[in-house]
Amino acid sequence: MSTVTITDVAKHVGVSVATISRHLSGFTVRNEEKIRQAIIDLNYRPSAAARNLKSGRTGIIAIVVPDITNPFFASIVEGAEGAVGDDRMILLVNSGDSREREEKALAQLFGRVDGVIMAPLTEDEDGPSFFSQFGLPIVFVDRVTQDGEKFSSVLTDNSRGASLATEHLIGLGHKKIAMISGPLSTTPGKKRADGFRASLKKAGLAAEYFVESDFSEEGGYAAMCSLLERDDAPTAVFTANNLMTIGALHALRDRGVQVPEQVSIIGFDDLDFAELINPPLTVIARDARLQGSQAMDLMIKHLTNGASTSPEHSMVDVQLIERGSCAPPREMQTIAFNKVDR
Amino acid sequence: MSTVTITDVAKHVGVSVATISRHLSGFTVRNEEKIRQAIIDLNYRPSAAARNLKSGRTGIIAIVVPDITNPFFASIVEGAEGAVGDDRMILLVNSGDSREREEKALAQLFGRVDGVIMAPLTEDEDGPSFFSQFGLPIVFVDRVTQDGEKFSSVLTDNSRGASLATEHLIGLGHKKIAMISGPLSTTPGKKRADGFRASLKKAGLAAEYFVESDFSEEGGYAAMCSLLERDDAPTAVFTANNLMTIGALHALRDRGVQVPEQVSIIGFDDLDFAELINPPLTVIARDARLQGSQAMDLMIKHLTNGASTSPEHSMVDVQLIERGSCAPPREMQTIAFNKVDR
DNA sequence: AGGTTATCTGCAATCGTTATCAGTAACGAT
DNA sequence: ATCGTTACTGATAACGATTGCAGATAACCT
Repeated sequence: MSTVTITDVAKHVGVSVATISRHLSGFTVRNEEKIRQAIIDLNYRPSAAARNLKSGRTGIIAIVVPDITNPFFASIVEGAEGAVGDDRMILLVNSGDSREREEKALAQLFGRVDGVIMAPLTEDEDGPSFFSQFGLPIVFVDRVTQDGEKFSSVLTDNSRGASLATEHLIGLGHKKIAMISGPLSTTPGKKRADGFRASLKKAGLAAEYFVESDFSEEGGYAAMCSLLERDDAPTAVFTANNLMTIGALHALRDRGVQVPEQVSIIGFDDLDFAELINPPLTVIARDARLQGSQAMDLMIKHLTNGASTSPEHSMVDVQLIERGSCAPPREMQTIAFNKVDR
Repeated sequence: MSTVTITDVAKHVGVSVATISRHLSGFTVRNEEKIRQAIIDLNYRPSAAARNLKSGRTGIIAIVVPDITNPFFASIVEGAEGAVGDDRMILLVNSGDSREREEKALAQLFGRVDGVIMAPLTEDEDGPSFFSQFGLPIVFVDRVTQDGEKFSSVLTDNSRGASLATEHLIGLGHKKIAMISGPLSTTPGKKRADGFRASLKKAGLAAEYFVESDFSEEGGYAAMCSLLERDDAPTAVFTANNLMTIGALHALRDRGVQVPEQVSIIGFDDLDFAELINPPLTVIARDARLQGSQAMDLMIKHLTNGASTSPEHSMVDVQLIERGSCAPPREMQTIAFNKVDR
């Protein structure tokens, strides 16, 4: 079908291709009306490939996330979508959990996109050179950028979020506090674990119930099971991301464990349906959509202002949202019930 | 940085560009080792744009969905991701809810992608010509293709799914059954409403409680509220998609309505956390991931076999998953409780 | 009318790659 | 020595658009 080129249009109208091209770029030319009509008649559509080759730009921005079915990342993408504007599009890449795939994706992306928004799982072990080698503008989401790197980023204070969660549990009187952690090889995994450990230490508690898992629902399920099988099970759990929270809740449900009577649970990252769960889920929340749109804003700013632009870093807030999944530990509950008036 | 072209590599090695190109395409050439080294030394990466221009192919497949934060569509994307293979990538487009944006997206996509997998919201009112005009291979998800069109599709039997849900409620003894419907201007919206109406009619019931909404959580919330405000409120509700189900549940919770004691609810499309909700949610489910991967398989088949391939249609199953959100209506519950042995 | 702008035009080079074509060298068979 | 075959190579013309340049036309002024 449509293998109509600018040359065909030019011939049809009886002018040179240059004229058509100029018309397309918004200059005023003599036969405006005729050209417009010819374009419609022939169903001409400019070749994106040819334009890319000439201009060196594609109008496409890539977003690399570990897992699109994670509502958090879906919201990031949605936020970015909202900020991308009419003249650019989004290329989505699921990187899975491997640095290898991330690397491969970046290589494949080169030349196909003008920039990359990236929520990388793994910290940059190879130093600044790794990401720079592609010569692509990058905006990082949720990743600590190192000195010497020249990439913008939109950060969350992961360690503070973890501390908020941990301190909330400590404040309720828990001593046996578990964490179902993400992989420590990943930045968010590490930071959240750090925050957890720091808060426990500050309170004089040992990080005895620490299980490293993989940010997946299945992982959360297995980790929760292993915690429940202990002789001396924890009375509270902090799960390091939303999918593991769901998994842990499933495990608790399957074992018939009462939440929060027997075990309190608090998760990192909110869920749309957190209020619908029984009991409503207490979480550490941040505005994912905002993070996505800020990342896109930074990217567009960078692209329009040219490579000279210096990197910027923004930080989105984390906050504790108390619902109903955390309560004082069993032995303290009478005390607590005395405090509130019913 | 990297503005290294094949010419630079050729000069560096001392051969012609043709030789480098041949090496890149996998032919055996004389100075293999030298070339390999030069490519690394110069950090050469072939220009995707130039290749696109020459070959007319981009290695990119677009997926157009109405809303990526809808877990159903996220799963479609995930399924497609899994089936896309190493030599192609996915371009994601959020079409929102407007035909206009869909159209615009399709136009923008032309030339940038080799094909489009599309979960369109609106039926094709303009006849077969609309989608064909772009000359792009398209695979439809969840859309009835008309005679004369030559596009493959992966379908769900929406109307049967709606019937399953409705009949389940009827079977429990409900007479006052409501539906919170999607927009009737959309294919899935229409089909599900049809199924609902057909089943009611078959049972001799009038479709008295029918609210048209918009497939969003907010829409579901508002619709549920309007139903509850009626003098003669329904005893059961069928919500036409997962987001509206969540919204309706929020509304019920906010009004303090007991589920399923006062109102039964069944939703179209399953949710990861359906079991965690109180009560566990009864739903009509289908395998979204499978739908996504099948769509991608069809697309790849079409692309590799050439345009000659005749369109194929596959159908994925819908099934009722009973959990706990549906029960007999109030006045019948004693009877029901007598039937089961406790 | 002549001169000076202001506007518009076509030619041709260019972007980086691949396909075609004609050619060279090496080798064994005749 | 000649021929055919095999295995590689380089020059060059595409792919479809944009753009600098110089030339053409029209418009405007004195």
